[in-house]
Amino acid sequence: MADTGATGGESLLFLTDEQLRKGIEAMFFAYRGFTADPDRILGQHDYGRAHHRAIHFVHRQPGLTVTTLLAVLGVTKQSLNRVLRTLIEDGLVESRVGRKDKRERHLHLTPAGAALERELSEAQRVRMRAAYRAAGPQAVAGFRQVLEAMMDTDMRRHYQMLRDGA
Amino acid sequence: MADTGATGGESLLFLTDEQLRKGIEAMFFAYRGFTADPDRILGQHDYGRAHHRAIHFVHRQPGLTVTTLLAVLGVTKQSLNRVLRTLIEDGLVESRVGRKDKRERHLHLTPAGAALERELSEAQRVRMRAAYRAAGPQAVAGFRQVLEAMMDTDMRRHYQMLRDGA
DNA sequence: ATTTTATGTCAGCCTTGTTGACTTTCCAAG
DNA sequence: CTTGGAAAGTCAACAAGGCTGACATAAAAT
Repeated sequence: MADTGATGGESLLFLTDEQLRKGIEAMFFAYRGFTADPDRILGQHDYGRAHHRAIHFVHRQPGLTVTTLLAVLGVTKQSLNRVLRTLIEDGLVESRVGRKDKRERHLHLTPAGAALERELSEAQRVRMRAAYRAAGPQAVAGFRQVLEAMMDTDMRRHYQMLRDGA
Repeated sequence: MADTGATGGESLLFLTDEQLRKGIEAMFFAYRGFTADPDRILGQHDYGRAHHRAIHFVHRQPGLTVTTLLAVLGVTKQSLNRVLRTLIEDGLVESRVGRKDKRERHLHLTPAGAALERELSEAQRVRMRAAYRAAGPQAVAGFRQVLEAMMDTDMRRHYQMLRDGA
């Protein structure tokens, strides 16, 4: 039981290994809840989590290129391509040749893709909304602060870009 | 920018779809950071994330039974067994027949297992500590509140049991 | 004209999840 | 004491979604 190793009045008890451990376990269990609802819906449509991620970011940034999506998702092009191909074949995503640079493919959701996106994100928002409401605005602000500080620098760049409006 | 501090007037601006979306994306990007450091270490040892999870909870609750671990991890017994078997073969985990109920196997880390656990958890703590420090104690409290509210009921039970001391 | 970039594709491999079937051991209730 | 069910383990087969490496094409940039 350490006492307040205070630096400048700040109690540092929240930095004990014990506190950190609780945060680590909270992340583990919460992430499961976070993905549970979309996963159920995806299962019905014969898709997986990877499809969800692609759909999410195409929705968020309509017209983004494959390279950009690759960077945001942090997977290999072969991995993404497998997912993207099925989404295009199934008519959920449209791939348009770039006007300025014809090598680029700009990705958009079709109406069907947008419909699935809404279904997935609404399910996720329902849980998120309940959690936010239960915890309150102050807690939510802290939640976002800690998560942001936890990101890798590259990922934080992408996050902030989307956060502040693409 | 909205004033989020209200408690009596209760500004509900933090529950907008926009705010929820930011939280969702924060979870996605942060979880990647959360697992990045252990993943690197696991790769060197020829293990995966599943091994990490098993090691973590065996460390947390020494002597827990396979059934309990199964419930905490939320995977099938076949899936867990594959991982557990390699850990036992490699001498990181020990499986002891229950004294009271001889059907049960009680799991413990060997010294080698405990060493890997420390390596993994210390890496994870370093990042967590930095994030906590950057965000401050209030933010950390909020972080934990929101995560807890996000869990499925079953998982919250496990979380709280560990949180309050097994 | 040459090099580089963006994209896509084939092939193969690994981890980690799943279902289903079946066995052994052992506790506990009838 | 018998029997039903629980705890654990195993085999087989399959799928999602990561990965590497090699290679091809079109178009931009130098």
